[in-house]
Amino acid sequence: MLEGNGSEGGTGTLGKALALLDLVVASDRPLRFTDILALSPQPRGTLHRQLSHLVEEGLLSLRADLTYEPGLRLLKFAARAWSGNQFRVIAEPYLHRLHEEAGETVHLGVLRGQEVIYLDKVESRQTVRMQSQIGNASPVYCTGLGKAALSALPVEVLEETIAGLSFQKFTAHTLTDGQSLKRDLDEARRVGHAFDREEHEAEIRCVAAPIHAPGLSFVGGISVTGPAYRVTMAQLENWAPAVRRIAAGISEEAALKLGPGR
Amino acid sequence: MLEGNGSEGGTGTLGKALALLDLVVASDRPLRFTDILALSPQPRGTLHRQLSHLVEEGLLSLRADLTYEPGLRLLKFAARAWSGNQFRVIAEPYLHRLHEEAGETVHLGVLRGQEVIYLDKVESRQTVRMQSQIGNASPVYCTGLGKAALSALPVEVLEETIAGLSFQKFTAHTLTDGQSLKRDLDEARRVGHAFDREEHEAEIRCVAAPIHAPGLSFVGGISVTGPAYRVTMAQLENWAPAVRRIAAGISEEAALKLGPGR
DNA sequence: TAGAACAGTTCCATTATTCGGAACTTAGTC
DNA sequence: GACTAAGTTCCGAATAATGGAACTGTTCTA
Repeated sequence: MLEGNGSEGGTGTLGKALALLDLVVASDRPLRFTDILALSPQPRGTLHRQLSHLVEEGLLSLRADLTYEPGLRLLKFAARAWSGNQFRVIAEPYLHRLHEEAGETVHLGVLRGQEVIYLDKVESRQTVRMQSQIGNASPVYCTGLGKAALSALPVEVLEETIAGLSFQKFTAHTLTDGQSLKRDLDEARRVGHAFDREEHEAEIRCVAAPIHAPGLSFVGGISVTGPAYRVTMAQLENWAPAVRRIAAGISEEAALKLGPGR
Repeated sequence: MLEGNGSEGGTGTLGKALALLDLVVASDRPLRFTDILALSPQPRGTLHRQLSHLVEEGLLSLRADLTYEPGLRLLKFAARAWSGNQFRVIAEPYLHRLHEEAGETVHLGVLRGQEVIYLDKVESRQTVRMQSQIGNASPVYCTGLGKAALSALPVEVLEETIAGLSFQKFTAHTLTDGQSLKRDLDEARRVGHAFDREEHEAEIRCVAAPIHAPGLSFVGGISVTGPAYRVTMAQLENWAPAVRRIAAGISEEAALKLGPGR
């Protein structure tokens, strides 16, 4: 489950195709051929053929107004990737247990390069649509989950990861340099959990603990998140032991079932 | 959004890679190199390199026990494909309205080749996990949504689609030949909605209406689904007008916003 | 513990695909 | 109706994929 940072240009035919797919799918507005041409390093002929291939394969879809949109085959792939994910399956009951204890939204995520990918979520009311987060990627340096996961990383990998970060200030509290982040991670490593003090979104706080174990090829985490008016820092401190305990439980079971021996 | 049937072997390098990805991701048990070798037409050297590429790109992930599992990058792609899907966004408020009227689970789906892909779902209680269905593919011939969508297809395309079907008997009520299906579709076309009379799953019934309009490059549908003990056929008949009305509303707005002119 | 069988990986000359500049077609403008 | 821009097609050259065979490591078995 450990993977590269994903930002490399794209080696081989497959890599180029996926880099292009990324470009189109990540855009927030519909792109036409010329728009994509401007964003891509490829010459026209090449780009056109690559797009045709993506459309042929159902990864993109060419609309009547000549804009490209993500294809349905992506959803099909993801549905199976999600429901078949062993780690998620193992963690699921733990997430519910934690949600019962805390009463606020619980997240499960794993570290992938410079990002945290959300794998699952348990919440009480559906104020926000449930799936909205699943599969989403968030920056590591300003989310509780991200920092918890980072705190579990071996030093060399951590240094490399931090060196590759480009910080963006989301709120007044966002950490925007490697030094502050490292200090925060030292603290997280010491106490066993990490906080998000309204660093990613204003009025949103969270406490998270890392999931990792020898023999586990990846690093992840769980978190409890809530709005600042309901969730004080003191409240987060209260939840922290439970979060750590549940994370440890998941780590143990995952290492047992996903580890090298069997 | 209209796409090929997806079952073709895979032309070009990308096609071959995706056919392989399909094979691995679709499997319900973890596959090792040799297992995949047995399932794939490729020779060893080729297969090995292709798998390496998929792993490098994050579409697959090689676990410590040498089995391959779906990669996290698939989830990332899908999250954006889902949240950015214009058709889904347009339909969302309509789904909620229908859910309020009927009180049972509402689905939104589109036809892709021989399958229905579920795009969204609104339900009251989270007895079944929400995302479980999103992105899932179901056969067209035994789901209300599938039959509703088929009923909106032009005759030539319909004939072709039916000709390509391979029927599987899921329950005692599953239609298992083109003739019965066509009769059912004639009826659906006449009344404007289609039923699933426990044809896909025992004790599950549903009523669905097609979403389509001139200028819309795809065909879809919405449905109301419920357990047989709570949802009689008479009840489905009661809901049918509402389902048709909501479907018509989505068709109209989608044609307006997604159609060729702007 | 040797040795056989198997699983996984690497190598490299051959072959097939992709590349990309340029020509071509279509749609929209003045 | 000429002009401009967007989108598409073509084809020799460049590149990447192919797949048989050799290699390495691991697991049975006698």
